[in-house]
Amino acid sequence: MPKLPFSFYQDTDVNSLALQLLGKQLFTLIDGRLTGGTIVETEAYNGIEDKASHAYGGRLTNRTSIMYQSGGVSYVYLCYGIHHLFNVVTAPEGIPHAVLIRGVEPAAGLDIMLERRNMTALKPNLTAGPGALAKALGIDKGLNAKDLLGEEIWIEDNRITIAGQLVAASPRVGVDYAGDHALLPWRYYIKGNKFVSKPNS
DNA sequence: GTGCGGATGAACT
DNA sequence: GTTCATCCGCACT
Repeated sequence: MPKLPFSFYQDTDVNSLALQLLGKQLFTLIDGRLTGGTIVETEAYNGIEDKASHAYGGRLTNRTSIMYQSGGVSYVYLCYGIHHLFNVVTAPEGIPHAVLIRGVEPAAGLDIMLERRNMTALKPNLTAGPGALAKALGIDKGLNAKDLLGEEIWIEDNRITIAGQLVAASPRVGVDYAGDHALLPWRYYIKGNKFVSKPNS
């Protein structure tokens, strides 16, 4: 399947892109080992206007600078000192929008993902949740700021569009610190999919 | 230089 | 439901 083109990532509507990323396929190729899966859960982070975003208020630091790049690159950071979280940077240069990938359904390299997670059998928690899927796919800070049209981490267009009635929207997870913005329904997931991290109905 | 707390997950009670 | 692992980005002194 072809990689999603640069143009895909330039949309300034980050919620639209978070929806469009559902059903697409995320892959990594690390040390010759291919792993990947279908994106089933995302969250939109709307740049400088979004209190839950690292770039809220136009904050520009060494860490967040990647968010201001043209869409189509990775933003990986360490959360709670333990978990790496993977985001897709979107929108043209200067607009720090990003989509957090929160769940994928395994599609390639299952044995490798099990090994990375110290698991022996496929269970939903292999790749349900942003920290879990990053570990399964071998994503860490070494994959920060990578071109998503490159050879280490990329997203393929499988020509599948998830019908609107199969998608649910809900408030984002773990962003209580964002006050009123914590209530915005900017988390999207495929209803009923086992690899969605939390409530799904 | 110091201190706080986080876009989580797993193991407990 | 609660606890805790475990790091560093970031704001402030």
